[in-house]
Amino acid sequence: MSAINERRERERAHRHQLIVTAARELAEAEGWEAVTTRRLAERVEYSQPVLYSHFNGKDAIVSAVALDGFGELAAHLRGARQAAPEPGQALRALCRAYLEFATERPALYQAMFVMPTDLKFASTETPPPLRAAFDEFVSCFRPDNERRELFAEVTWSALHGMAVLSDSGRIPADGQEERLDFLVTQIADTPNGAPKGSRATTGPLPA
Amino acid sequence: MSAINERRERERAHRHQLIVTAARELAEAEGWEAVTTRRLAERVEYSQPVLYSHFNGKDAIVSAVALDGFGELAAHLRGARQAAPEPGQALRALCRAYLEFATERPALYQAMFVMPTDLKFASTETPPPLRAAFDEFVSCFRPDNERRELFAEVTWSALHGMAVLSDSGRIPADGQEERLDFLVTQIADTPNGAPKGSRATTGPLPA
DNA sequence: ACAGGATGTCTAGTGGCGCTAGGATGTAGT
DNA sequence: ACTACATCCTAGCGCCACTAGACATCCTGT
Repeated sequence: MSAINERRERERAHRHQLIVTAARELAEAEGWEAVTTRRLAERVEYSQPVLYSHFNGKDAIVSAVALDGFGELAAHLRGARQAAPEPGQALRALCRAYLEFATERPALYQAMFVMPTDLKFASTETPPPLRAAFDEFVSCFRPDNERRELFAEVTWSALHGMAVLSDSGRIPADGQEERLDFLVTQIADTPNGAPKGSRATTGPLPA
Repeated sequence: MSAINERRERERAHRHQLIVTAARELAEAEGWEAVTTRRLAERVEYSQPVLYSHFNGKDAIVSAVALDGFGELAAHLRGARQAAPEPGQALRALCRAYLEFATERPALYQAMFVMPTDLKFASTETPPPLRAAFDEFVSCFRPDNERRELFAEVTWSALHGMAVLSDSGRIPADGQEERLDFLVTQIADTPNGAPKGSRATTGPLPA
């Protein structure tokens, strides 16, 4: 009984992941509008109702894909930050990596940031991968800066705006590099043009 | 013949606007997911095919609503800029007005910036109201700054990111004021912490 | 004045969507 | 062997965006 149920549990978990990756692949190949419960069911070779025995609805499937995406984004950002030549370049490397992620996996990015999901942001129920991704931004600012979370939010917002407006053709796609440069320069610089030595509480991590 | 056709043309234009405002009101009252061709047709007291004799499809209706929105946004931004106490405060006033617009008319904002539309951005076919709204941002930077369009794009992107992430609950809604303050401070300040007197080519319009 | 044609509008439908009820099928425990 | 249960599928619901073709209405030329 126990062993049998364990096997069932394993099979169930396996099928769960099968659905999630199928949805993701379909979305990345043809866009989310092509991801219908019918096509998804056909792709995993089950009927539609089994999808609903695993997820509450289509939104929940999108949320699961998004959660996977946050794990990958966090890893991608961490890699970029650690590969930065010096700590002072961490923010720039991170921002570049973020935009890279958004443009190379547009469907995944959409699931994470523009489609409606069940995921809880900025709360105690926030899933760890999501929090980890956000913390990568936070860690680009000095630990003694008590406004670093705010700084991270603004940086993230700006990057998101650039990513999404460029993806939908609302700003030209080919100016991203210059925009990125300008943004990082402005964010990294401490307010009110204080000299370099006095950026103790607000500036980015020093070299 | 001519007079009759003119009357028909007027009636047609009138009905066109009727559809657009009905769509907008419905969206603002119940969200865009409630705007279906059936409900819209019922609301304007015509059958569905009439909608299709005016617009190529639902996207075209959304685009028409968005276009209206750009006109209002441009006016709103211009008003805020002109009401700013001094030119140095124009950017801040503009940004605040932008976020105000986005939070107070979320459905309209969505039509303009997140839903797929037929509108052409940043091209020769860009509708004037759209261009006018963008130019409000551009005009916050010195005319002799040849990168002012780029600056405007980044500012706009950042505000858009803040608006949309806060609207979807991905960043806390109640930190907007502080984020706005930080963003404006960083954008207004010239790169590399140059002293105030030397911001000739990149900084905002001086007081 | 009136027939013929153009114009405009509606009824009724198509195929696809997310989602679900209820029955068939196979497995587990007594 | 038989009951009880879990699993899965067929079939269908009400909705969607969108369209074909019938019908009515109005304008025009004789």
